Amino acid sequence: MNMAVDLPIRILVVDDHPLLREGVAAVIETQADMLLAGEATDGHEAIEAFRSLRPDVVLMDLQLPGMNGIEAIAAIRREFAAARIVVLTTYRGDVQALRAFKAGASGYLLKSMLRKELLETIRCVHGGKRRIPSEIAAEIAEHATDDALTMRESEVLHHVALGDANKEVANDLGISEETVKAHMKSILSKLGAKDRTHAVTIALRRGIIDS
Amino acid sequence: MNMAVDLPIRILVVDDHPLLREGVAAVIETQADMLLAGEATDGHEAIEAFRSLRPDVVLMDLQLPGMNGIEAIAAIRREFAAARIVVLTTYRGDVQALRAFKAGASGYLLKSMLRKELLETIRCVHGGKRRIPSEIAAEIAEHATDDALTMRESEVLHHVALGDANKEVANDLGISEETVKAHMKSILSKLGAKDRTHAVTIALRRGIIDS
DNA sequence: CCCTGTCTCACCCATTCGGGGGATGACCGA
DNA sequence: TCGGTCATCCCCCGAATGGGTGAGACAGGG
Repeated sequence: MNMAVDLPIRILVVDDHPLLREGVAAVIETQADMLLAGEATDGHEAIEAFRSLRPDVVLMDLQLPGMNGIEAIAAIRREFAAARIVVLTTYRGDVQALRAFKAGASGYLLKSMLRKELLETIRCVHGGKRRIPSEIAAEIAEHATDDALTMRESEVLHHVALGDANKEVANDLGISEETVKAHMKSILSKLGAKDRTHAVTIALRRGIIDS
Repeated sequence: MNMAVDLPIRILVVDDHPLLREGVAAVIETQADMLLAGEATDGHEAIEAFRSLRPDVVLMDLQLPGMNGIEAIAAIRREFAAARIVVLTTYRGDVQALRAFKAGASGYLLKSMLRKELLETIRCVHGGKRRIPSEIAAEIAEHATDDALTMRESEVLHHVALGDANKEVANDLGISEETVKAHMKSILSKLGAKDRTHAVTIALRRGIIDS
């Protein structure tokens, strides 16, 4: 065990908020065993940066302009299966967290967490382990039993959120109104919503559909 | 004019994200004419901190646990009419911005903005001027023509977002169902929404209602 | 003092929604 | 091959919704 010559952990920060990047950088720079390898502001940049920098750990926001953070995680992991990626986001609901792990994330951090947790998570993930805050784990567990919406159901709900009546959704999707109603029944049941409006509120909160 | 002995601008940062606070602090510390006076994580702390520290400029997030950022701004300005407060938030819609200015904010910054703009805004506001990014100004202007929802209408819409039917809203607010329907008509008209569900989507996007 | 906006309430009526049934074919993993 | 899920479609029917129109009370500003 050559603990004596530990190389610093090289970190890539992906976030579209320069101020937050500066904050993370400032925290990282106080640590002897960490090094800011680079920064990126969107998914495409993140992938390119990973290719050229090969960081040990990536801190990735999920709300990115252009390419989604989840897609970026999946893309990086497809190319570099050993990549360690930590999600670093403001609270955006549980579905996002679940998706991030399915895409290959190793950790999940909320921006409201303390620097101590940030550093612990980076070291933990760099060591090959996964790390999930208990709040997030609880939420994932809570909604893992609930059935997730199918692709079609999400699509229907997205149209409904924009004010389309069942008939209009049916036209847009090229299906029967009766089918849309069937989907709606399923959506209301799965989300435990009282009506379509409530369903949209829940879905927006959980990140199932985007504004 | 004693420009020779400029005192540094003392800054109070109010945000519930420690990492962002560190970022702002790191940026401020690079400036010779600025000084981090203190930090607060919610509205109450912000008010107390202002009383004891009397900073020259406050950077205030609007999404705060407990007391709202807008309320905190109003409270501080009630007590210290000369307080210079800059809103520093992620994009949360235009209504928030308008409310912030009405509450007494002197500047509005998005977290996605660059450090250069942060510093310019701090200096500008400290000098007694207002500073509003053109994007924000345009959005405010755009929706200033639209009628804003009244307090009662927002209240109704909030209940509707949670899945309450008109009858339930009526019971909760102690008014007639017919009145709720009248409010709904007004809401749909003002927001240009196709139905109640659309109205909720628009209102959430614009920050008219929360959650 | 009048006018405007807000909040309140009422009635009519066509359309939409949501809950209850049931059914078919396709696909996929056991 | 069997069972499950998904997506599609159909029926009935009571309740909710949204548009139209009207109107009284009350506060505030010009």
